[in-house]
Amino acid sequence: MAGSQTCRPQTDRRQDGIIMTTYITTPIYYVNALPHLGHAYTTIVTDAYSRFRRLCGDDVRFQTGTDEHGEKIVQAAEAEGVSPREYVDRISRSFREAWPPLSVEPDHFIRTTDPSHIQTVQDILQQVFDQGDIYFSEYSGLYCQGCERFLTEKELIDGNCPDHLKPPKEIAEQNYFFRMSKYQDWLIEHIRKHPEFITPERYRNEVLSFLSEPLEDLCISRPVSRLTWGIPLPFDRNFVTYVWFDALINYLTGIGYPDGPDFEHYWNAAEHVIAKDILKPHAIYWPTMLRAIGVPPYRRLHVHGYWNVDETKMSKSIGNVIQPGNLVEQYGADTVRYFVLREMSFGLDASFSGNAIVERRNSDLANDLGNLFSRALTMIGKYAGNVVPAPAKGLYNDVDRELINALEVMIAQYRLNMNTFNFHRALQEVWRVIGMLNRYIVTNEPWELAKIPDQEKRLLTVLYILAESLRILSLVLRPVMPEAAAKMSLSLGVDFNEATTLDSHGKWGMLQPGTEISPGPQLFPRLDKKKPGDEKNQQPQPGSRMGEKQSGQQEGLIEYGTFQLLDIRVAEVVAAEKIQKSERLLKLTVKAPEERTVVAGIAPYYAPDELIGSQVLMVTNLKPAKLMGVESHGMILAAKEKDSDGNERLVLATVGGRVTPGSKVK
RNA sequence: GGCGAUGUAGCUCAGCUGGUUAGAGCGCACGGCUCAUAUCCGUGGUGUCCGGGGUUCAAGUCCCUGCAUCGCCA
Repeated sequence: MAGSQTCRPQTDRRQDGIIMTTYITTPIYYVNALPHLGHAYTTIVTDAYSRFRRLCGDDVRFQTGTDEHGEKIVQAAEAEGVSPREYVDRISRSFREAWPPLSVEPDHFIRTTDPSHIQTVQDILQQVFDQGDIYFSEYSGLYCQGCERFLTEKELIDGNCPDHLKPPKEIAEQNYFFRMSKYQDWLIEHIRKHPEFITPERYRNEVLSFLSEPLEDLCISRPVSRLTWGIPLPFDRNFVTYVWFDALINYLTGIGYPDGPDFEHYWNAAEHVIAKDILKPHAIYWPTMLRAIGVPPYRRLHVHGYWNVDETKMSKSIGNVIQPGNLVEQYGADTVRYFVLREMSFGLDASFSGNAIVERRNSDLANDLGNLFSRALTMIGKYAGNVVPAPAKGLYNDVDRELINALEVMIAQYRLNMNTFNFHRALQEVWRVIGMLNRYIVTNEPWELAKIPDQEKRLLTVLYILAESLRILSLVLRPVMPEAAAKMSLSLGVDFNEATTLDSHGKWGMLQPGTEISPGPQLFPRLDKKKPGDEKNQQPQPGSRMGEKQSGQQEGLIEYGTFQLLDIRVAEVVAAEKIQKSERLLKLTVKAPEERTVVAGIAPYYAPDELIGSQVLMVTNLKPAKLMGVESHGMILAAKEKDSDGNERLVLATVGGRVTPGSKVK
């Protein structure tokens, strides 16, 4: 079990009669790309948690927004031929508009270009500067003019910038630094004393291990000669603020820091949700910044992992980038929310695929929950005239009591797990009860009871128990699947609203006999699985930056004659096997049109069996080379993609339709 | 290179401080029911618990070592 050690009830915050408060945030998303699955996950988690806290009776403030300054934004805007302002307005809007279709309802959407944010950032910088925690110093490093940024040694390949293939220049630059090191000991102590400060524990350990080494001070500026799209430093107009002092402070400005009426009220209850890539800024920079400002640290930081997209199953139906809008269109908001919350152990990585989401939808939502709901309501219709029947007093037997007890246990476990971000466990608990209810129906056979006149009381009792159990299910499912839960309670004639809480409505026996039931349409119709060959839905990617890259590339052009040197042909795979000692390599036998053997480094992305019969593009006039002992006569072409999370994958290049093997590509 | 995490049924994963025949869900096979969304219920099989060594009366669970994957750091 998630158990008593990690799950601590909110006794530290709760005092009888006092309304608890929750302030929960997503990161502000950088507007250099459109929203994708990773953004959607963070935001869904945050929304589900905020709904859960509301269900607990909390006064909740949920904030998300966009991060809009920096060099990359200027570049992106230039590439589109618009001003940075126009550019960020557009992308920010696409974030803001991405959430409502997912039933995500933030209370506030903040933008770092908001005037009030800019003002407060400057006030804070001035304060920290005045107290001596910001100083001017020289910084030297390897600067790539193509990238317009400093590179680390690690990034270099053979001493060159990996993107521009030129050596970076060693340059020195003067900048302002935040005296972060000054607060290192305090931070270590704070993390040690507050086990919940950074969760899950693995990330807390990671931070502590990082802090065991001396902390460097944080560079917080960029000279205006290099960057103008930023917040000017109030004490030196030759510089603008560099990312973190601008971005992190959104958590304060969004609730009216320093003297807004609600600031302290919410800040004392602050919790942040982030993906692991921005752990360090949130776990180290941010608390030390707050310390310097004189604001107490946030309460909890919740760190989640990445979604690995299962290419082989996914790419064909949806395309490369998984856009929240597409997901909602295909599966509906409830299913997407349920899937991501159920499938990922919070903190760990998980994999996403179209098949997985359809399987969850069909087995968990359609078969288990939807069908349970449908069969129960139908029976109440048939045997009780569409009205919640009255249970016979004293007629609860052992099976009934076991079920009711299980529901109570479920609510407690659900609370504990939702509160500690163990959403998948919370949902497991709920589905254990759903399984019990399906068994309960089979055990009691209401359709048999209905045939025996003197069993009517028992029949009505069984039906009442079902209806009341469903009412409780619809209550606990509200944070996860708002639409479906609302439909459920509506069908049961129950009026849940903003004032409804787990305490007020999560008790057995509150469903009033006599309430009219109105079975609606199916909650979750079953979905068909995508067939492997279904490539019709492939659509151009609106977020693609392909165009920019091409137009920007002046150098490195080749003559047509050079291109002609390549002999690219369509090859049909007739056999494929893994090369034993290698993780990456597959040995393929292809027809082009003569048979030949090629070795391709695609084993992580394609199973040998699925390749047989497929047509790929191959460079046929490459010098043979031996790889892991196998001689390769040609090279298979594939697209190499790196998503914003840094995951790489290969997708085989192919032709649009069936072609005679050996056809030349030109 | 340093530190850490992970490696358990076809798939996704549970297995706390070592203790009888190693678990769940999905998938698969067979059987049952008919209230229900071709749904539900029951039964069933498979696992060298990554490899090797060790500690112990006893190890998936502890120690050492190797391999693989991932993360953080340099």
